[in-house]
Amino acid sequence: MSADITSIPRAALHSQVAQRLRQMLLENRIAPGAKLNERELSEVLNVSRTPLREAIKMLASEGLVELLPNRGAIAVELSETDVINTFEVMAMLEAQSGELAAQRITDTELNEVKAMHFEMLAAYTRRDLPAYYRLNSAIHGAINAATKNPVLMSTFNQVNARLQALRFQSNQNEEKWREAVREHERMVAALSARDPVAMRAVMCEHMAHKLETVIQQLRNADAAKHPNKKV
Amino acid sequence: MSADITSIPRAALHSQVAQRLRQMLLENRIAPGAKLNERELSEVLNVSRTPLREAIKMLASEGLVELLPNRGAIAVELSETDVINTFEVMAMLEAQSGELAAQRITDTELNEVKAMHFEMLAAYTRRDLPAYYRLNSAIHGAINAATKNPVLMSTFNQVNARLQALRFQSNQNEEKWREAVREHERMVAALSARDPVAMRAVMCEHMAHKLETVIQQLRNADAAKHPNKKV
DNA sequence: TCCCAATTTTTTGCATACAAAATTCATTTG
DNA sequence: CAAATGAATTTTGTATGCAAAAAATTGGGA
Repeated sequence: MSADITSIPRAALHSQVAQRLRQMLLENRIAPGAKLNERELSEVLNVSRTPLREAIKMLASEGLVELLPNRGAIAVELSETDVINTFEVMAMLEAQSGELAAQRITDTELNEVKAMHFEMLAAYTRRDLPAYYRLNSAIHGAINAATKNPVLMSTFNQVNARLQALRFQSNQNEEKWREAVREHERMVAALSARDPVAMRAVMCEHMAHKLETVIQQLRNADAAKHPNKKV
Repeated sequence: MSADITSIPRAALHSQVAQRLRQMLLENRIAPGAKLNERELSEVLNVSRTPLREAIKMLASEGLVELLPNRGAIAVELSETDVINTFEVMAMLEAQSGELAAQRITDTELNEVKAMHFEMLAAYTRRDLPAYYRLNSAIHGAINAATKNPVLMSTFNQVNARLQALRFQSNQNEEKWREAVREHERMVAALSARDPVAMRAVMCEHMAHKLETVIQQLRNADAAKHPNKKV
């Protein structure tokens, strides 16, 4: 066989566009609340408006953009209440995911989680935030995969996607960071012990703390935007 | 004012089409596994292929159809494993929803649930299955709404949508039906008592029983389709 | 008869064209 | 000068056209 040119027929244009738009939203290259101008985006992405519009419709169903009748689409902007509500669902999914993972994780999967955990400790020690986020996300993904429930995984990913954009603007607080790492230690321990109850408990705590952190960041960002408040 | 012609500007075509397709899938007018022929559907629905394709992309993101590259879309066909996995997620969402509802439901909302519950008892007494389903669904929706968490509601609805098509082919088993009604009694009691723990417990049981029922139906339907098994 | 290849037909995927709605901008008027 | 009005422009929404891929059909051979 020659190269992979034939074996990988390159995904359909609308899928590629959807993926690129997701990335742009995640990286805040399209700001929350910003309008998605079809002509503009079709020029940037070098596609016609047809596959672009199909991609936008997909993102709308994923909850990443909001459709305004006859006025196109805007990137979703999460209010504090939205964030709290989303976390409430995420916490439930993480808790259940952790509980099931503790029951179903294989030795191979557990080992990989442990390995990634050490890599994450390295990133933490170096205060390498991007690497830390990447590994953190990979670990949570691996725990999810260990549930062997694709529906749970896809639901998780879909809800999580809405929150990802928040992380990009986040500067971790040292104390919270240390706390998060400690919780991850406990997760690995609970998984190793195959203890679903402990795992659920850790996940709940972890998510509660993460919510605190995110809300704090949100308020700081908001305060920075509106400096007309009393000191 | 005249009619609602002006006040309701009639949703965009792609939204209407998406809604009609959802209905067709729900009612099994498009069978699981069946191909969605674009030309054919655009003639039936009297729209061009453009809004139709946009609607199909939305349904794909909702998990109701599956996109096959260069081969269009097919209605999702749930294997027994898929059903079990979906129920695992649904049970978690229902449990959490019930727990939160017990904490947050207002007196007005509770009253409406009670009223619908009595209507459902009427439908049960008459063995009016369609009315029973409609009220059952409305009650679960009201419980969900009582959580005051739109993210939970939309996540719930999205996962639930995939299962709705299964119900249409279902002939309720008398014993299971009685059991379901008893569980609904307990839900109303738990909600009235504002008892989140009891509510969670009932919901978990309820979902477990519902899964049993659906699996049984699935197997019966399968057996009917493949009569080449040994007696 | 069955299987396989080549051609025709259908279907999907993307680009473009056109109509309707919304936005912008200039002009007018109070 | 501000507000309002109306034309010009932009933008969205839908239909249509065209190319490429997949499916169906036909014809030929073993």
